[in-house]
Amino acid sequence: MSQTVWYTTARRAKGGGTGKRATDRGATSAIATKTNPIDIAIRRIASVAALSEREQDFIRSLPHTTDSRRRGVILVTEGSRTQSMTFVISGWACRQRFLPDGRRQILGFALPGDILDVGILSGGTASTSIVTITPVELLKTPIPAEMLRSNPELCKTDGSGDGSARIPELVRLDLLASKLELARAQDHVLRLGRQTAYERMAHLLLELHGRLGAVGLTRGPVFSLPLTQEALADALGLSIVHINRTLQQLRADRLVEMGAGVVKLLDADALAAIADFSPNRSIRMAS
Amino acid sequence: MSQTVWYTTARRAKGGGTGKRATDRGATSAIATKTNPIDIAIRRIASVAALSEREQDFIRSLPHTTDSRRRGVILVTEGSRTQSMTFVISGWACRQRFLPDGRRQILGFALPGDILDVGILSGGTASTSIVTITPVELLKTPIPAEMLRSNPELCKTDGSGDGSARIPELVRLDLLASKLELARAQDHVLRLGRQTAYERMAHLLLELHGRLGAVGLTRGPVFSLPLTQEALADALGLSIVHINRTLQQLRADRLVEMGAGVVKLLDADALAAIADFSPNRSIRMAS
DNA sequence: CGAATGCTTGACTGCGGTCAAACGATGTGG
DNA sequence: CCACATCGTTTGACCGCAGTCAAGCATTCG
Repeated sequence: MSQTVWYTTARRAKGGGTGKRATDRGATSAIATKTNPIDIAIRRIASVAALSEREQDFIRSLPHTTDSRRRGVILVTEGSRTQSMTFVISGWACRQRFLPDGRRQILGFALPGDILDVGILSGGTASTSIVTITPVELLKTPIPAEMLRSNPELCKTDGSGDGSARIPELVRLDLLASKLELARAQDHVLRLGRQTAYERMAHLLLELHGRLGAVGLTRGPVFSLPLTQEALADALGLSIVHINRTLQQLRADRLVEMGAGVVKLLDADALAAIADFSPNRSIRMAS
Repeated sequence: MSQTVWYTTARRAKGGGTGKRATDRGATSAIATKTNPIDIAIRRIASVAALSEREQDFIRSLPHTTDSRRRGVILVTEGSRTQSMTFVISGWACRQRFLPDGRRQILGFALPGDILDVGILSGGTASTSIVTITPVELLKTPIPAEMLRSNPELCKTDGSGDGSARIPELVRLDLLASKLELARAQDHVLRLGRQTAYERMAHLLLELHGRLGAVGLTRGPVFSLPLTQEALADALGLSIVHINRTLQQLRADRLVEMGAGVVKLLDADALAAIADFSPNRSIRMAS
């Protein structure tokens, strides 16, 4: 069940609708009742950086295809190259790496609205593998070499904004996503290096709540968390047993409620104080 | 002493030269005897990504000023904005963050050739503070908004390469640096999350050796390491005492020799096996 | 020369890991 | 529809890696 709660929510408009809704869907295009998938990416980015109308339109105008994957599937293999830029539309994935003896570290999570292959426009290879944690819907847009080759005009815009607007939209997007990913990785380093299990867990829950909230996937302090305790352990650098005990402690302290893949933050302020959490540290992009 | 070894080395050509050298310096420009400072940055980047002649020339042609700072000085404050892109020419600095109770985590090191304010072209603020560990020479080049505004042509190039060459050099540089920084942060997460003290230390020493080697600051397996055990502790998420014991263990195992701020890797292969180290994981940029 | 800084060592502690077993929920095939 | 296997969670007992506390050294520097 824990794996499907988010999914049910995400699909509600589609699978669980009333008869009336279904009729609506038939009458207009799917886009009318369901938001354009790419909007979730725009929303995510806009939550952190100022996107001009022009930029939003540009992103919407990108040619793209959607695609879905089961849970437990490898989306990206460390060291591989990609020819397209991929957004997560729904579902969870994680970046991870293994040590030769099997120890796993989850480096971060890819949530709806996130770009999977960050930094791709610089031309390199993937720095981590990415694996789905739940079923996932992806949006791919063919990109760098290809698009730019066929349309060199993409390299210049007449942006009249703050100069950075002159940077081609797609590149700016990649740059933004890279920076966000870096800031999150740095948060993660601090968590693992200098925080206790209790603090780490509080910090991670707040991060996920904030990120999901930015794309409308929370209901107040409640959000679904399709992670096993094993995944939490591998993310926070702890053992499963200790994760279990840490969660019990947080519950006992009346800071969170958890169950069936759903989390409720009972006292976000207290959690933030414990974890020294400040939302989107660093990333005040708008100028 | 440990703080000055690197410095002596870096300055050797300038301060410790013979009378004859001094004459040479007088006769030609400083650039003739001393490599152009910006070349170290080019060398660093080229060690990891293919840079065309055109790109290298572009970087060299950037207007720039040099600047030096003492050790223990703040170069960048978390949350601040910068109008210039800054390269480290010599010396060490570190990205760090504090918890309210004083615990410190070093998120990474900035070595000669590195870009300090990674991701700056995306327009945001600094995600960490940066502090000098030794005296440092910097090279600043006025940038994003400013340059692009005054010279929109920078946004298009006729690059005939792999498409990514069409991306304006400066932006590509920033993108590359961001990706490198991200890959290193991810390495760091794995270290802190799933490796033992012994493994972490081996991994860090190999990383630093590799990065210094890329800019010619090693002599075979030897390099100078101007870090106190306290700094190592804050980087690796350990206590000073444990750092000390871990180093002793590495010495006892005949894997490294250390002293007076100088490190010698006695068995890099064994260290790599212990730490699961692969140089520049992820970053095969050249196509 | 004393003061400061950094390194080293020993004794003790504790956070978090390991091992092991039991329990609940889910799911699959006969 | 139940038997059984699987997966994830929970709990208890014990252990060990790394932290803390404290003191003693070695260098450097004003």
